[in-house]
Amino acid sequence: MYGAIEMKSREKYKARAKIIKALAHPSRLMMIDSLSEGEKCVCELRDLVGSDISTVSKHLALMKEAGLVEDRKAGQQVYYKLRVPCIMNFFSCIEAVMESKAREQMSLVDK
Amino acid sequence: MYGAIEMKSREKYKARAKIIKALAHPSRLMMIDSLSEGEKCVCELRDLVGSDISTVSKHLALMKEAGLVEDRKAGQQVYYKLRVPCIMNFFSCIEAVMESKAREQMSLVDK
DNA sequence: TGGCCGTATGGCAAATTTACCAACAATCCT
DNA sequence: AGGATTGTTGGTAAATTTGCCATACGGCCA
Repeated sequence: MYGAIEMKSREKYKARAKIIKALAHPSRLMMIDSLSEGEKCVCELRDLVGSDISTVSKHLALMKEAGLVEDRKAGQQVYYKLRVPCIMNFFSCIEAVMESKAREQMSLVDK
Repeated sequence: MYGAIEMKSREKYKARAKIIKALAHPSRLMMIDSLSEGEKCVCELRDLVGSDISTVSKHLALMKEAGLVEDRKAGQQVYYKLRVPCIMNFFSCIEAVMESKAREQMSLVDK
């Protein structure tokens, strides 16, 4: 019985990790930041990150698969938007980590 | 001038991505969850995740380098603890993404 | 209909990540 | 000092991720 619970727990963390991985790339973070302003078409996002459009498309597919974004086709274009706005709360904490790290570096210099 | 700003922005996202990557692994998420209860020694974390201790040590080194955790040596043991508690806020949003995704799946079935 | 435009997908090479084993370092205990 | 315990580091093979090219697909317009 314990094995089953253990397994379940491991699966839970794996599922969480998948979502976090979908955030863990500079281009994808850039796109998410941009999408927080509202939906954008693929070509706009390509201009933003400056990669090949096939690369951008794959980043978006990955985020969609993770549940971070959803898409909507309109004519020849595909628009993407954020699915769960709370994602944006991440960034303030990330900044806090960076500041905390910076202060640590400072204190090492001061010694 | 624009080039410099662009560069800076890219660096910023890269720095953020590094921190998020440090979270993006099932074992590391498991450890962070555990560390939210208080500091733990490496051997406790190894028992938790069930990997070789060298593997666990490397996961911890990576999280330390990212600024997520800090360590403290006491006798033969090394204790790790969370550096920035707000990390725990991540999880509620991650759950929200998972629920949102689940509801989407449901609605597809219903059709 | 034929051709263009905006995206997606298959394929592949390069880069990165991960996990284990071995070897080493530091601390404790006898 | 010698041995046991706890962690870290180097090395390496396997797995995963990334990015581009070429190609395919679907909608629009002449």
